[in-house]
Amino acid sequence: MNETAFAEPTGKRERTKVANRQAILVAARRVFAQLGYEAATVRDIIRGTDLASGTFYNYFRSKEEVFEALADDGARRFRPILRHAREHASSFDDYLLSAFVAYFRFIVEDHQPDGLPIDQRRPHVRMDIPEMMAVYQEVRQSLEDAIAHGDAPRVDADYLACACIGIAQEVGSAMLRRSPPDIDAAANFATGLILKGLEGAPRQG
Amino acid sequence: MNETAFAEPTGKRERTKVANRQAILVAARRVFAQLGYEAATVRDIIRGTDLASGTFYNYFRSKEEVFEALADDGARRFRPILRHAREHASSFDDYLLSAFVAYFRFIVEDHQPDGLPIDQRRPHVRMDIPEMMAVYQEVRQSLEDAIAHGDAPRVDADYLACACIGIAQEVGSAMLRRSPPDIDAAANFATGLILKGLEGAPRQG
DNA sequence: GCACAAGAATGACACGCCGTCAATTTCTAT
DNA sequence: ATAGAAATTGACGGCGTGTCATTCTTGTGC
Repeated sequence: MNETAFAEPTGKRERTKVANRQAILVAARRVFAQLGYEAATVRDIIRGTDLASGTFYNYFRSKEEVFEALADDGARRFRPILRHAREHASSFDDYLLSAFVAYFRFIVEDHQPDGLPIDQRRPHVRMDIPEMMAVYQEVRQSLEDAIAHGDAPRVDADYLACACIGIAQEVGSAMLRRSPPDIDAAANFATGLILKGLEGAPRQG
Repeated sequence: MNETAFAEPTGKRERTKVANRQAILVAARRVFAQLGYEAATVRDIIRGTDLASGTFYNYFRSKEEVFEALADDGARRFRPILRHAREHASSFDDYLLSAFVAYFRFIVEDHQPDGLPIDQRRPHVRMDIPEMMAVYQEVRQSLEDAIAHGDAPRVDADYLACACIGIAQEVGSAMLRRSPPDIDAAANFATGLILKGLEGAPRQG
């Protein structure tokens, strides 16, 4: 019966479930972009699909949860990029630069007309989203590794990771306010600030 | 009639208006701290006073607006501290350090049991609040002055201000998660990062 | 003192959104 | 073909919001 031993799109049941969930996510993304998070209602979202209001709650518990799912998807797309940057970087400097470039590219994409509302009401980085937490952990791990290998000085890795994220958020936000946004300039600024900031601090042998 | 030529608390009318507004703000602060912003309702707030539900709307247009008024008050308290730091600093380094210390002290105070809910759902710095915007402008102005006087290298003052704010937010947040929060350690970390980050960049004559 | 106008407080009410649930439809397996 | 499981539907109860006609309070002119 199972044609493909471990594939997922089996019966019609499963297929429509996947399709419906996707439809809700797509509609939600558009509605959030148009109305903003606060003003958007669950009904607005479901009206963008051919489903009934009650059906929404078969897929998500609340408006909050769809938003998190969208943000989660974002973080999930971003993580492999970050990992790739780490594994292919020729140096710590190189890693930092490509990580910042990756993040800034990412938020520029998500800032498109159909993207999530990146405004002052919703912070870019939401540490309460599991996937986002994972991104933070990954950054922190990279920094700890760099410190252990002597590529970076021995500073508080937790604070440093937070500082990187803070810089990424705020400088990224400022970059988006400029037109056109210059990703390389912003990334160079951020990387330079951190790298110089670490110079002179004591290192591991 | 006016004993004090230019004082404000004149008739009973005016006095109760001021008192009611204050009562609402006090109750709101407590309710927000207890329930969090999302869960709190206007009714919860008004129940903390001896006023009727409709009266709330004589003073604020919405829950959002009371919150902003509270945050605004916070920023208004913070600004003179920042200015004092700038005017009394012996050097740029000194200014940065005292500014970070002031900010971290500030959020530690506001994180008390009856303080505003500082969590992941509400960013610390809300750039859409006029007073907060003023704080940002002030930071930026200080940095521009420092650059013009040759105390800081010639970098993008806007990005640098954003980076400072981002670092303050995220490192501050991380500091609050530790117990006990070490304000000086966090401030030293932040200051060191920025100062070293600026070393070596070209300066104004 | 008194009456009257302006201003503020009150709380009942209409509205809109949320999340649930019994009834119904759609799918799957035998 | 049919029974049973799973998903969908939309009407409904509950709740929070913001308004508004009414009532109460304050300030003013006589």
